[in-house]
Amino acid sequence: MSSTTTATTADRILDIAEELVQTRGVNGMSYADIAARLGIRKASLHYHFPSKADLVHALIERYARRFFAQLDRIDDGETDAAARLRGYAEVYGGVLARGRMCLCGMLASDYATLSPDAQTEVARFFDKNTEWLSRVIADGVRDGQLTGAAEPRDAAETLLAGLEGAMLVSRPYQGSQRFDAIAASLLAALGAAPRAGA
Amino acid sequence: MSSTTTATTADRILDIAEELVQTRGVNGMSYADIAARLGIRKASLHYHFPSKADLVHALIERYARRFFAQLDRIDDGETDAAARLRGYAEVYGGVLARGRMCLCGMLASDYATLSPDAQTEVARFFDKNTEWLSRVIADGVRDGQLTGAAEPRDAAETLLAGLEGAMLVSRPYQGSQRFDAIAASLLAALGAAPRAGA
DNA sequence: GTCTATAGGCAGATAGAC
DNA sequence: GTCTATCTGCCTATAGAC
Repeated sequence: MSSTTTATTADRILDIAEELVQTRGVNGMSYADIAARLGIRKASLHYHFPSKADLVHALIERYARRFFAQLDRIDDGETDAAARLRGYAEVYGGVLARGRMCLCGMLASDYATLSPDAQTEVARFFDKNTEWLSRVIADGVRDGQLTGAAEPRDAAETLLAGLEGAMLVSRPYQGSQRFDAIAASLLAALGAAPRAGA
Repeated sequence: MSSTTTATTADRILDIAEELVQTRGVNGMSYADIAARLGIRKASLHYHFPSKADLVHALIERYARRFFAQLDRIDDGETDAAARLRGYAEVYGGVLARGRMCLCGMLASDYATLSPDAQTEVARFFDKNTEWLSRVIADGVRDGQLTGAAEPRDAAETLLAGLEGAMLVSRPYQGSQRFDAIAASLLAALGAAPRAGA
């Protein structure tokens, strides 16, 4: 599936910065943290990302690109609306399972301290999520498979908020039982409930 | 309702720090910010709250005390489970209407950077919320007023996560239409839907 | 591309005068 | 209680050698 090409330094910086932002927030992450973990000097980081704003911008761009690529893959692999919603929830679950918060959820909490550009990019991430979910839910309602009484758009915003909030409130607890239970409830409200054991 | 007693300096520090944490996060708030807004020097703040950990501790303690006092007032004023849940959602809506995130929701995102004590206090805030909601939902189910198919505890965690997430994802947008629509959907899923126009 | 060295500012925190 | 003055450390960022 993926080649064994060695990651570039820029990629490795992004990997570390991403983990730090997802666990500590933008204002809890520093060039010093990254440099220490990567084993190079702070100054060298500025060669790849001159300013912290540049780094955050690259972080959002890469995260969004990969995230929406996953949604494309869900669209390709599944026609069933309920299964696609379950796949969506599993993307979030996978992030939490690695001990992280959604990057853009984290940035939403740091919103007031972001550059105007980054603010726009975070809002756009949520907008595109809502659009994808609205489309899937509308498909399911048309088929008669989903039973949400609400407008697809309201249902989409509710699912997005519920999953972001589930990640947030699950942070103080170990494991993902809490998240899984909430995700199951949210999906059940749309008539997309997973099997009892899953 | 309230006396006109002048607020103490400690209270005014907490007021400003609370707003800063709710809008910028713990790591986006500094003693310098507070001092500038209050019109005193940084050093004077340390007389009231020797360390930042002390300040954060006091912030959580006061916020939780006031928050649960509001829930007590809801219990006193309403016996109707659906109305109590709507009252709960309105508490969150009131916070967002002032342009803020729930203090403990914000601290949940900064969780990894908090002192062990503060971590415990944030977790306890969520636990007590879940207990209150579980109790109200169980009451409503017993009465036959609420129609949640799920366990009261799952429904409680889902509502809590949904409202916290709704505040989070609403931050990039002005106004509270988004939050209100999500809150209405979450309540509707429990059979506690507000009137269409409210 | 990575290094050393350093700038300039802000962080939380303390001592001691008033 | 609030002040001035100061400390130490960390922050982002730059200059210039290698």
